[in-house]
Amino acid sequence: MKRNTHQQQTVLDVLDTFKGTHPTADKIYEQVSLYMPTISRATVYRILNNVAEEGVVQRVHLPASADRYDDHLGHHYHMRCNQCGLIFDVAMPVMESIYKKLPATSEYEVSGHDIVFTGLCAKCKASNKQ
Amino acid sequence: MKRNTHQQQTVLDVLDTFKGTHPTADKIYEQVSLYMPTISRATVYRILNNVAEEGVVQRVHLPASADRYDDHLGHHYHMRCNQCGLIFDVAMPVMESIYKKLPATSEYEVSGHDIVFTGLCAKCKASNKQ
DNA sequence: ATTTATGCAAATCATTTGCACATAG
DNA sequence: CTATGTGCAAATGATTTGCATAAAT
Repeated sequence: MKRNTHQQQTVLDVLDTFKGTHPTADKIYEQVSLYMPTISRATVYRILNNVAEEGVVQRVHLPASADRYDDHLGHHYHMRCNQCGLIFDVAMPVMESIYKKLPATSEYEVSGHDIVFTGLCAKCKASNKQ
Repeated sequence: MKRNTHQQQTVLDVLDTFKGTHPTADKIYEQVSLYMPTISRATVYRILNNVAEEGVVQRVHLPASADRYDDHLGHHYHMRCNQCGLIFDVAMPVMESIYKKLPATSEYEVSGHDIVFTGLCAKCKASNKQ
């Protein structure tokens, strides 16, 4: 059975402070190290894998960059700002019916999809207008 | 100005034999090496970057695996079979209007998106029924 | 002749893994 | 106790890069 270790608890606690910010494993590691200087990067990666496996957080793969961890578990997508690199949530209810819109003759079977939008976040779009 | 080297031509030729198969850079390198055993992996990667830059092929980022090169330049998406790993094209005309379906109040600006579907390819789906 | 391209090896970046040791239950 | 978790360092996989040399124009 799984054990309740000090490092696990610290990672969970730190994860909590990152709510909504889509941190990378390394960002989390950095922060955890402040509280627990002896923790190893491997342990943080392992714990993050575990909590993602358990469904506590969602691991988000981004094209051509490090994975992120997202505490928002609902059905949504992600967008990366081309200018500042911000990763943020995009609510896309229309996407929920995406499977139904696949050609009816499909012989294959879609069970999931990874989507990442790129463009400009609100801040960058606004700053460009000035 | 760009030069017309033997290695570039060989990569282009090999790329041609891979039409529709979404090869990784390494698969291409392997094949090219058969014709040109002294070519270096770095050169193949560099040439592929160049041709993708020029729009001759499309570089496709997949979540948690190596990039692919796709000679199909039209508007389409990709799907990976969970069972056999096959990467194949998915025509999704409905997706072309995806930007219009973003919330009208969006303050951000979408200029592109990366999407990869996962599930079962036709072959694997069929083989599961037996 | 000059400049771009190549080969090699090393570097990088994100992440995982083997293994001996620590520790939670 | 004893199995699971951790730390470390090394391994991995994909890709890029610095640099001296080769080759295309």
